[in-house]
Amino acid sequence: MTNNSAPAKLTPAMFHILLALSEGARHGLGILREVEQSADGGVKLGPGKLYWSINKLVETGLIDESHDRPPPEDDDPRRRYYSMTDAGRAALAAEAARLDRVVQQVRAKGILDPGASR
Amino acid sequence: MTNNSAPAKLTPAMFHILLALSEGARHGLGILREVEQSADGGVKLGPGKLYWSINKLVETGLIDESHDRPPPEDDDPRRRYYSMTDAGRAALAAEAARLDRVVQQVRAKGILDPGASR
DNA sequence: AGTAGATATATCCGCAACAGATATCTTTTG
DNA sequence: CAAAAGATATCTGTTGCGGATATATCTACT
Repeated sequence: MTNNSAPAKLTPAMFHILLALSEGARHGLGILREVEQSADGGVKLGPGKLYWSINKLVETGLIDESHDRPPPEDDDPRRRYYSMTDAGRAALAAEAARLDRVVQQVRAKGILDPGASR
Repeated sequence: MTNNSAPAKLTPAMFHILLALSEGARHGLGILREVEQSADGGVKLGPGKLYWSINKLVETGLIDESHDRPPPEDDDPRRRYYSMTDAGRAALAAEAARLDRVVQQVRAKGILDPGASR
């Protein structure tokens, strides 16, 4: 049983992987590209960290391997697709909320320019 | 020369230490208490991480030891006070801005409840 | 068909960061 | 004075990172 009732502490890499999966299943290198864009330089994901993090996320039940695949003409059998579980979505939301509170603190101290919330 | 023209990558612990110093100089255990509150469970700072991080921050020029101390009646000569440098303030602001952008992304995907900005 | 290059997963290794225990010294308190 | 609390500092084992390398498969090209 991959049980984990505890809040499941996320590393920044794991956080961004979850975010990359938020709009549907992706395979390893697909996640890599997605994170590349969205992470804004904050995390640089190489193959090592990628597959290591994926394993951890599977072990803790935040993602799982998804067996519905794209239509055969643009599929590649080597790929392994992953998708976020409900627990994963909850963990992502919780961590984002925490980050948001932290950013509010910085803003409240006048350190962040107020216009930064595009 | 403690030069560091590069953006100075911050660990979460370092980020929170900088935040703790944003309203003035603090000594080691003072920072510890401050972070305890503000980090919202996101970082748990023990002595090891604390002094290790402080050293790194000094080495990279983001904080420095401050020699103006509280009035002698509530001072403790064992304490070492640190304060944020301009570079430190800049690094804090930059990282907070990045986190803010990330949070915006999560919010844009409807994962974070919209009311969560306080 | 045959080769070359791109795609994909996976592992290995050394270093950075974390987590907590312990050490040492000083100040405050009983 | 002795005991406890406060403060800095270090040491040890584990986890996470960063990048190099391995291996297999698919795609494109001539």
